[in-house]
This record gives sequence, C-alpha cells and structure tokens, in this order.
Amino acid sequence: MINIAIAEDQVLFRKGIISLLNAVTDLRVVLECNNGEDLLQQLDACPETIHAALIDINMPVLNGLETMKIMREKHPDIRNIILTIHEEERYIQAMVEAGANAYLAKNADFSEVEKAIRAVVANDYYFNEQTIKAMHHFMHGKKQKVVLGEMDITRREREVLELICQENTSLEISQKLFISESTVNGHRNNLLLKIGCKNTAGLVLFAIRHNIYRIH
Amino acid sequence: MINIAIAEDQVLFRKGIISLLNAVTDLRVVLECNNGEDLLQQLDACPETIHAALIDINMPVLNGLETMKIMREKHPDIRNIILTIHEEERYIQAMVEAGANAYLAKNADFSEVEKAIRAVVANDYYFNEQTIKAMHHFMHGKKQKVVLGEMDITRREREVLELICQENTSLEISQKLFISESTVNGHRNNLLLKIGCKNTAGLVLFAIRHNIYRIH
DNA sequence: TAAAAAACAGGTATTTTTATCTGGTTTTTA
DNA sequence: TAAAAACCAGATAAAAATACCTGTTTTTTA
Repeated sequence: MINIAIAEDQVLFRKGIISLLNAVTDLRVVLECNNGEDLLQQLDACPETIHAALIDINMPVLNGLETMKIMREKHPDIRNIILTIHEEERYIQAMVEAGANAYLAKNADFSEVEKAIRAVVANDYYFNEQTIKAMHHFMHGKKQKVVLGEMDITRREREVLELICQENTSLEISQKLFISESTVNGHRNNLLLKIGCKNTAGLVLFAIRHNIYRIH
Repeated sequence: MINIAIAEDQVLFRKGIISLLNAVTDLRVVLECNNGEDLLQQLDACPETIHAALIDINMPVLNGLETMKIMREKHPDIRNIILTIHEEERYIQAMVEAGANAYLAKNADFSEVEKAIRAVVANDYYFNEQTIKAMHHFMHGKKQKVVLGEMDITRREREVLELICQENTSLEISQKLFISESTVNGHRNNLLLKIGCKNTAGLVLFAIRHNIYRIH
C-alpha cells in the first residue's frame, strides 16, 4: 500500500485526484491540504508513513518551491511529485534543482500520475521526456538568467514592476516612489536583463506568471 | 438518473470530476470532450438524453462562450453549467447573458457542483451569491466598457495584439504581417483607444484577460 | 443599391522605453 | 571582518511606442 499526501489549493481538482487515486487498490490518499504550510503541519501530526506527496506550485501561504525545499530537509524520505499547470522549462529546472522527484503537468493523464507515483516510490525519480529535455537545456547552459525569477528580483524592482503592470510610465513611477526617472529606467533595465525579456510586454507577462501582479 | 456531458481540456481535472460525479448514484457522465467542437459533434451522435453539460471557458478550437451560444440554439433542453477558473464579474456577466444556466468557479467544492446540477435540472437555473452579485452590478450599469472585449476588436487588431504579447516591436510585427510599421502603429493606437488603456502593459493585460493571448 | 460606417493602410511629431554607462551603499560570504 | 557581490541611484543616446492626423477599401444597413 502506497500512502500519498496532496497539497493543492483548488478543492475540486484535489477532490477529483483523490477520487481517482483512491480507486486504485494499492494507493491511498492519507493527507490533503490547501497549501504548503498546512502540509508541513499535518505531516508533523501524522502517525502514518507517507511515501509520496503531490505538490502544486501556485498555492497561497507557502508555495510549492518553498514547501518542497523544507520537505527535503524535514522529510527526506517522502518523494515529492510536482503537479502544476506550468510547463515552462524554467519551472521544471527550478523544481528539479530544488529536489523534486517528479514533475508533472496538470494536463497529464491519470495513468502518468499513477506511473510517476510508482516510479518515485520504487526508483526515487520519474522524469518524462519534457522534463529530461528541460534538464538538458539547463545543463547545456541554455538556462534562463533568472530561474524562478521573483526570488532574484529585488524589492525595489518588484515595486517598479508592479507599477509598470498598473500602466504607469517611468516618470509616474518615479513620482510615486520618490526617485528619479533615470533610476526607474535603471530598474526597468535590470528587470529586462534578469527576466530575459525584450520589452514591457515581457515584463507584464512575467509579473503575471509569477503572481507579482494578479490579474482580475 | 441525470445524464451529464463534460467539455474540459484539462484531462486530469476532467477525469477527476467524472470520478466524483459517477460516484453519486443518480448521476452519470455520458459524454466527455476536450473542447466545444468535440462536444457538439458527440451530442449529434449521442442516442441518450443529456440533461446537463459542464463547460469550461478556456478550451482550444471552440471556447466555452461560443460553444454555449451554439448549444442554446441546437440543444435548448440541455442545461449549461459553466465551470471555470475565471471569477471576474465580466466573465460571469458575459456567460449569463449568453444563456448559461449556472456559473461555478473551479475552486468551488464538489457539493456545490452536485447542487448546481440538481438545481438546473429541476429549476433551470442555479446562481450562487457571487453570480447574483455580478448580475446586480451588470444591471446597475456598472458593467465594464468592453464586456467580453474581443468582439469589438478587428481581426487585424487581434493579430497585432497577439504579436505584441509575443514581445514583438512594431517593426517586427509589420514584417510578419507584410504591412508598414506606421500601419502597425495605427492598429496599436486603435487598440489603446478601444480597450481604453494607456500603454503596452494595458494591452497585454487585456489580451490575457480575454484569452487573446494565453499565458502558460 | 447608395450612403454610412467600419476596417485597413499609412505619415509625422512627441513621448516613452531601452541600451549602456558610472558610482555609492548595503548585504553576503569566505 | 575584509572582500566580493548585489542593490540602489543616476545620466545620456538611441530605439520604440504613442498621439494625432489623412486617405482608400471593404462591410453594413437603411
């Protein structure tokens, strides 16, 4: 019997996965949580041995990356399977680098989820073609300048980026932050370099992808 | 017995929901599809009476809104339940206006999905507090300038907008569309006016909100 | 089917953004 | 706790985006 924990904030998706997993005779979902912090707390209180954890990236309170880093330290025997909508290579790279045992896109089919669970329990890791490819690109030095961006973006840069997303010009931003327009343009430029994009459009896309700016 | 169809492109989410629905004794998922076009085709070939359809908004080929409009004409007896990640009022408004019988966010819990299915079958409609609120705002004239925007944007403008989101400059866009840079700038300007935003950041946000550009 | 409206194509001038710089300050880390 | 790295602030020139125009062609609609 394989015991599974799942951290995923979308209730319906979570319940659906649990239903599918519990329908398999030797799989059992022992723990379910809304976010990473919840997972860590529940694990401390859990008497059962957990073999694998399905972890979402976008979660409130404690996100997937941070959660997994702590998991590696506090629960090194639990295999971490990332289950996310993000298919960009930089996510795969960041997660694998941080110690993920498997990386699955949410649009994978269930048989792959099952396969990944069995694989990580038996052989520690499960990497599909997409993941292997991302790792190759990473190793061949084709990695993005900023792996999981927001971590490497300074507070000031983040403030500027937020205001850019709110359609402010550099002058307006400088007035709101009480700095000169040139400085704002300096931050803008650093953002472009760090994120590795070409212009404002790229900055906005990055901000949305990384929840620096939330779209309504 | 209530027969249900489901159109949802995320396989895992779809399979999960189906597993949950089929676990309820008097609910049965008869039809599952990847997109709207698939749904319409399968409905034509389906000998069973479908009582309700769960429809996602973001789907390839034929999206939720277009799908539902056709459903209203060709299958007026089937109740359409929108099941989406979008919680913005303009989506609710657009969908209800187009004839949705219920609107649910994907982070609803399963009991609400079940409740909504029973409600639309018994009483045609199911609207929760959030939906009612959006409809009130709509009726009180607080609706956004562009309800589901893309309708008012020409094909050419949409092409330009897509390329803007892909971080192309006006010159690059002009080369890709075989028109002059000035023309591209003209389209850009019209987009700014129609959408009512200030700059590229606003254009990108609009494109994402209205699924003209899909973020990964 | 004419008239009207909308879409498409383009030009010019101004403003904003982007590419490269310099140097001081704060934070890491060896 | 020095040295190194990263952050913050800024300037200037070049490139790109935006504001404001004029026409032509295609679609609507009265």
